[in-house]
Formats: sequence, structure tokens, C-alpha cells
Amino acid sequence: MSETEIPKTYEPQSVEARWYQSWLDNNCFAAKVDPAREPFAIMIPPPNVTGVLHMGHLLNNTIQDILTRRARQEGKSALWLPGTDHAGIATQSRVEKELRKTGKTRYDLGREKFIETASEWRDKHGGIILEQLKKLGASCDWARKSHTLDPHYSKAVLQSFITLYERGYIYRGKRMVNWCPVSLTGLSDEEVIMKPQSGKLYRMRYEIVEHPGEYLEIATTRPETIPGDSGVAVNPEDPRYTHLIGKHVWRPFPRVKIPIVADVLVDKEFGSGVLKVTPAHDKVDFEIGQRHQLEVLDVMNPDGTMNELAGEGLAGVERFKARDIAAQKLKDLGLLLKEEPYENNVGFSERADVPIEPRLSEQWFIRYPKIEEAKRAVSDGFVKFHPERWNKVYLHWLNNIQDWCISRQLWWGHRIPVWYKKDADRNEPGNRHVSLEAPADIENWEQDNDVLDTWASSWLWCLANLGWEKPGMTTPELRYWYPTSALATGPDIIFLWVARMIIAGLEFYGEEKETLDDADIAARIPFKDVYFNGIIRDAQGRKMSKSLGNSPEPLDLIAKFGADGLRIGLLSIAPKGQDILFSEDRISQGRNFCNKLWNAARFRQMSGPAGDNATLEKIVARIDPTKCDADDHAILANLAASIDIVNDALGRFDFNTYTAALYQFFWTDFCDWYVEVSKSRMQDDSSRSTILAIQDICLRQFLLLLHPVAPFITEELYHLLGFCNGSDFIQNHFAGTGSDLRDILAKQRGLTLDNNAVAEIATLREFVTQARALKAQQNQAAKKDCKFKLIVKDDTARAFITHNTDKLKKLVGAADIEFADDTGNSPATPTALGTLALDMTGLVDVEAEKIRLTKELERLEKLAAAGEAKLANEAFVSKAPPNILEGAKAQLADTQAKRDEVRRLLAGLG
RNA sequence: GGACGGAUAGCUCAGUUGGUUAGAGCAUCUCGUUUACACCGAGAGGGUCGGGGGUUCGAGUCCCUCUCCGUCUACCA
Repeated sequence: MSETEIPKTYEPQSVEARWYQSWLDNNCFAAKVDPAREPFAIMIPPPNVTGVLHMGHLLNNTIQDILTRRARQEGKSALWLPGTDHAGIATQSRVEKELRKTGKTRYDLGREKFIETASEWRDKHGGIILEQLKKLGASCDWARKSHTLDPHYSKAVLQSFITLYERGYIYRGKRMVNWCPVSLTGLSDEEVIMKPQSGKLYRMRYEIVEHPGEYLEIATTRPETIPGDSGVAVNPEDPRYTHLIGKHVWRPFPRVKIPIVADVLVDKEFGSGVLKVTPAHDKVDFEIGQRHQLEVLDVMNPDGTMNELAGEGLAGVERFKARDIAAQKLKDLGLLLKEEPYENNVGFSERADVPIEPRLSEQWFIRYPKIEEAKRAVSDGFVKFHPERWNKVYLHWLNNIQDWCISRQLWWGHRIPVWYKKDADRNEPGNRHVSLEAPADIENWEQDNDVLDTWASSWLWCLANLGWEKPGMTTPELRYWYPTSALATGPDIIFLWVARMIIAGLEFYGEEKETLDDADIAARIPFKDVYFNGIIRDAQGRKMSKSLGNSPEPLDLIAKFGADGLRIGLLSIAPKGQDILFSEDRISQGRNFCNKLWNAARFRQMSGPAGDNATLEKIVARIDPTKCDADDHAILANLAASIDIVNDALGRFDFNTYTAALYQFFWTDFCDWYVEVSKSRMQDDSSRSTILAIQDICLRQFLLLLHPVAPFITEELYHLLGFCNGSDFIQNHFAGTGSDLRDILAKQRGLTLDNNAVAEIATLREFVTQARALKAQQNQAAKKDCKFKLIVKDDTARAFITHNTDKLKKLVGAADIEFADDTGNSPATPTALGTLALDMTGLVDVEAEKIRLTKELERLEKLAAAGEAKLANEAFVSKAPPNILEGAKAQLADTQAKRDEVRRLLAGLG
């Protein structure tokens, strides 16, 4: 039994540091395979090693921590597995940037040395974000920390490539890819960000070879690619041009005859309806070129400069300079008709933030397996998205899925496990060696230089982190925790990561299987629930970014508001599935809440000696049911209801309802009412121990409910108030359900909670509010010795008031509340218990009172009229269900009574 | 171009199958230091639920339409 005095102010810093260390020392977060308990697992979305903790991480990880801690309280064997990914392009560019400062490139170092340098950089910077998560209170099982380049993980990644290769889902080919001229690598479609750009549309004309002097008008935004044109295309159904199909035009520079072809991809409505076809530099053009056997003329270097094929004046020039030069050339040739401003969307490299260049190159591609099953996994509810609307986004992507370019022309990553016979055709499968091991006669082979897309490693996150290395393989961890319970992430990576993890699970878990039935899908999905949190924006709605400098420093926020305060604040401002506008004032609410809780606990300790709080049963045993009044029944009933609301809300990932219920119960019901009422009731010594026991029940169960979101302060108070002993932790205790609480009260003390008590107390609270309002209106709010008169409504009300007189006097700040038959011209207001008047003994401002009552009368008359009209409506009376009808009648009667009373009061003023 | 989301108090948002007089926090104003808490307490003001139409006895909630914001997606050069 702890008798430690609770300090006056809550100091989060020392409490947080102390408990986090204690949790680590006692292995509180270490998850064990334990068949006796229900498994629960969450894999952290791996923050990339170049990143720092930002607001999005705070929210996302708070949510994961809530789910994990909650699961622990429920007695599950809860695993929250942390880790990072190697972030291929991002890390490599950071390291190369550092290198450039010393005047070197990666080629100067060589592959091996470069990877060594990058690893060092990763080890230096990569752990920071995880350390920061500890400050937030994240209850990860740190011993299981994972990284995508760990030896075991790498093996799994390479094996997954080999497996897909062997199963025929991987191919190598010369395709159009999104080329980043800065990172000098291909990118997947998902790594390209479309941005609206204002540029120019150049309208030009090409002379028709067969009809000298006649011209075709063509529009383009990219005149620099003219040297790469190997044809022009029109729509086959465009009557303006049918006679020209099969003829030729002169490409202006270098001047060459190119054919006019017909292709349905050409939009008749756009520009002149004629498209210049540059197969090497545009996806659509490539397709058209393939269909019509047009020559592929690559006029650009990998770094975005023009090459020799571009011809004189352009060769060697950077692509955007080349655009101006090409335009000038057209003008000089008299072929440029018009330049007009033009707004279009241009793809940008997500990492390097420069326009990507569609470019033909040799790459590895994945044709996705198990697409149909992946759709069913979500549409049939094996994987549940929260909010559900993301289903559509996911399914839309799967319905339009494109092959995935997985090779990256980088060094930092998993090197593709393919060797080619030297000096042989690489596209001939016989000349390849695809394996975890290099070929024995290595001198005759050379390994592919490329590495895999980072997402082609992180899509195995749920599998590899539980020990998976190859299909069919199983481990105790996989058997126990797979499929994992939940995933919490942002909707921005639904394609990059979430969808691909589902596909990977379906394809790689278990033995090879062509098609999957429902049972297979249920067993193979990587997770059962996915919660998509909103993106956090600044108060103006802009995305948080380093360049804007609008992202607050998370550790500063923790220092300022405490980790618990920050967590509560963040959660309470996060609307369901919507983006979140961040502002510090709103986080302060969380801190304020912690302070309120702290002081409520402190006040409990000041109110009387601690009883035996070791278990809920022992606290309940301290209750004397004969001392319980309506307030006790009401607060316990509210507690039971709140427990159920919280349980239900967390089960549905409805964090808004969770925090709202916590606030309402604790602040409004418990502190503002019950504790205040207790102050007067505890003057009676015989009631005190019962009231304190009930306060202890409320505090204990509330701490348990709050614990997942505010782990530190709840742990601290749980111990300080003696709810568990020093070697135990709050995570081992659970609030149960509302009916569990009711059952214990009934069984142990024969205390059956009175369902009318809540309504009765609501009436009393409203009455108090009205009385206080009367005082405030008369500028008497501060006075404690006011006299009230009450024309009591009936005997029930009389008994009720009599029974609660002491409480009322205390809560309202009154010397007396006496029953009366008349209130004279005192300011008065009708209440549910009768007409209440403040005795002003002649100090009444009659005119002001008239104005107030007239206003009130107007309101009531309007209401009554509306109610009367409703009940006079034949259709309503005959069609509305009985409870609605009765409700409307009761309400009208009440309104009419009040209206008449206000009329009477008004008349009394003369 | 397509899809999705949003529009409710000055601000940020709740409002579960349509049902009594639409809620919360913050902000504002007034009052207040009583046995916890000024990171507090009491009270007040503030909304024709984006516009228009429809279904219904009854619509913030369902249907249609329009407007404005946001996000994702796409092969209009």
C-alpha cells in the first residue's frame, strides 16, 4: 500500500524517463510465442533511415502503441516489431552528396567501398528515429529490431526474387521507364509525382513530301525531341487526314523523310489532331512506334543532355536549353506558327524533384502474381481497411495494375541475384544464372549491376520479420503471429507498400499454389486490419516539410507538453481518416488533461486515507451499499457505460470516440460533478469510506482505460494510488467490461445500479446550472449566501430537493433553498422541479427582468407552437412510432407548462 | 479526363440504421482564488447544418443537381 504523497505539479520528464527505463529493465515489451495466450502483432511501417521523426510518425506510432498496449492489457501476447528500411535512392543520394563535397563520386570509391561508406552513414544516422520513438513511449520489442539489409532479411529478399523468377513472374526487357536524370536510375510509376507545370505549346508545320508546299500542322510541348521523331500520327477516323495516311513529311532537323501513320491513340480534338511520334522519349509514342515499326531514335544521354543524334546545335546541350534552341531553329526555318502558354502535368522524380525523362532501357520487371486474390482479400473483408473507403482506391489500382519495374541503377540495396555469361546475349535465359550463390566458374560470369527497388524488400516486412526466408518455410513466430493483427500507416503508401505486402503474403506464404481459395487467403494475408491515419498539415493546411520549416520538432513538443500530453492531444485532434491541421494550442489540451488527472489523484489522497486498493474486488468490498445515494449509482453507471464505449470504439479503430468518452467521463462526470458533490457528502463520517471507495473504483478503471494513450502518467498514478505493487505494471491489468463491473458490485455488495439514478442526477445538474445562471444574471455569482425560493412542482420533487439540500447549497453557493407558494417579483426561472427564484429582497431590476423573461417567453412560445403544429398533423400522429409520439407529447406539455409559468412571472412584474 | 473525400458555431471538428429543442474543444465576453487543479471553476453569447430541388408524418442524416475546396489517379502531344 503506497502512502507516498503525490507532488503538487505533474512533472512528465522525470516520470517518463523513470518508467521507460523500468519497462525496459523488466522486459515489459518483450513478446513471447505463447500458445496459451492470444497472439497480437504489429509491424512498424519502417521509417527510412535518412528521415527524422516528424509529426506523422508521432501520430502513426501513437496509434500503434495504443493498439499494442491495449492488447497487452487484454492478456494477449503482444508484439510490436520495430525496424528501418535502407531507403535506396534517398540514402544513396545523401551519401553521394557528402562525397561530392570532397570532390569524389561513387565511381572513385568503387562499389565495395561505397557500400561500406553508406553503411557507416546509415549506422550513424539510422538509429536516431527509433531512439526518438522511445521518448514518445513506444512499447516496441527492441530486441527484435529489423533492417531490410540485415543478412537474414537480405536472404529473404533475394530468395523472393528467385522464386518469382522461377515461377515466371519476373522478366527482363527493354522498356520505357521513368528515368531520373539526376539519380541516373529508373523509377517505378509509384515514385513519380505528377505536377502541373506552365510551359509552352509550340504549333509548328511539317512539309508534306508528296505535296511540296503543303504542310501539316503539329503541336508539341517538347520541340527538343524533334530529332528523335520517326513519324507523325493521325487518328484513322479523322477525315481531314485520311488521304495523307501512308505518305510522308519532312522532319525539319535533321531533315529526313518520316511516314504518316494512323493510330487510335491520337486524339482528334487535341491541337491539330496530328501527333509527332518520338518512340524513344514518350510512352505513348513508343507504343505507336512499335505498332508501325517506326525507328527508335534515342537523342538523349542518361543525364538529360542531348546526344550526337540530336544534331548540330543541340548535341551536348541540357534538355531545357535544347528546347529553346529547337524552338529558335523552327522559327529560323519558318516552321513555327505560334507559341502559346500551356499548362500540363509533368512527372517528377519523387526523390530528386526534377522532371523524369521517359527513357528506353533494359530493366527487370515483375508481373504481379495473385492479383485476383489480392482484390478478394480486401473486397471480401479478409483484410479490413479503416476507414473503409480506401477499399475503392486499392481496388482501382489493382484493376489498372501495370508491371513493376524493380531494378534500380544504384549500388545501395539488394544486388540483383543474376549472373550473365560474359559476352553472351543477356536476354537469352540460357545465359543467366539466377541464384543466391554465384556460379562456381565465376570468372566466366558477371553479376547484374543493378539493385532492387527498396519496396521490393519492404513488401516482405510482415514475412521476413517473423523469420520467413523462402516459400513453404515456417517458424514458431510465423505460426504464432502470422497473419499479423493490424497495420497502421498513411494512405499515401497504399500502393507502394500496403497493396504489395498483401500480394507478397498471398504469393510467398505457404507452398506454391496457382489459385487460392478463401481459407488460403485468410491464412496468407499479412495483416487483418489496416488503419489509415490522416496526413498532418500545418494550421494553413500545407503539408509539413523541411523546406517550409513548418514542422515542429517532436522532441521539443514532448519536452513542452509531456509525451502523454502530446499523445492525447494528437489523438484528439485527429479526425477520422481526414487530414489533420496541426496547432500547438490544441496539443496543450492533452497536457491540461494530464494535469487535471494528476490533481484529481492528488485530491483523492488529500480527501482521506487510502484503503486497500490491491484489487478491484477489495475496493468494492469497502463500499457500504446502504450509504449509496443517486450520485453513487450514477457515477458507477456512467463508468460502466464509458468502459463499454471505450471498448467498442477501440475495437472499431474509432479514436475520436475513445478520447471523447475519456474526456466526458473524467472531466465532466467525475471531476466537475461527482468529486464536487463528494465534498459536502464527506462531511458525514459514516459515508466517507464508501465515497472514497467509489472514487478509487473510478480512478482505477479510468487509469486502465486511459493507459494505452497515456502510458506514463497512468503507470505512475496506478502505483501511487496503490492499485498495484512495485514489481507489477499497469499493463498487466484490464478494465474488463461494463457488465463485469456491474456484476462485481452486485455479487460482492448486493449493489444493483439504479438505472434511474443517471436521469435523476442529470435533473439535479440541470437544476444547479439554472440556479447558478440566475445568480450570474443578477451579478450575484460570487455570493455564497444567496437565498432561493422554490415553488415546488409536486411531492416527488419536494422529497428530491429535501434529500439533496446540502449538496445543492454547496454547489450553488446558497445559504438556503426554501419552499414557497409565491416568488413575488424575484427573478425566477421554470425548472423541471418547479419555479426557482432568487430572493433579491428589493434589489431587483424589474425592467431588466422583464426583458429577460420576454425573450424567454418568445422562445418558449415558438417551441410550443411548433410542437402543437406537429401534434395537430394527422399524418404525424397516425404514422410516427409510439415512442416518438409520446416523446413529442411529453415535450410539448413541458414546454407549455414552462411557457405558462413564464407568462405568469411576467404578469407578476406588472 | 476519371475516382474519392470535404463543406455543420469566429476556428478545428463530432453527429452510428432518418426521430424529441444540432453537440464538443478552442477562441470571445462576464464573474470567481471556496477542502485538488488558473494547465482551474461558474455563467453567457454564437449555427436558416454550402445553394437549389426531391422522397418522407419527419432530413444535418437518404436521392438528384449545382458551386467551392482538397486528395489520389491518368497515354492529350
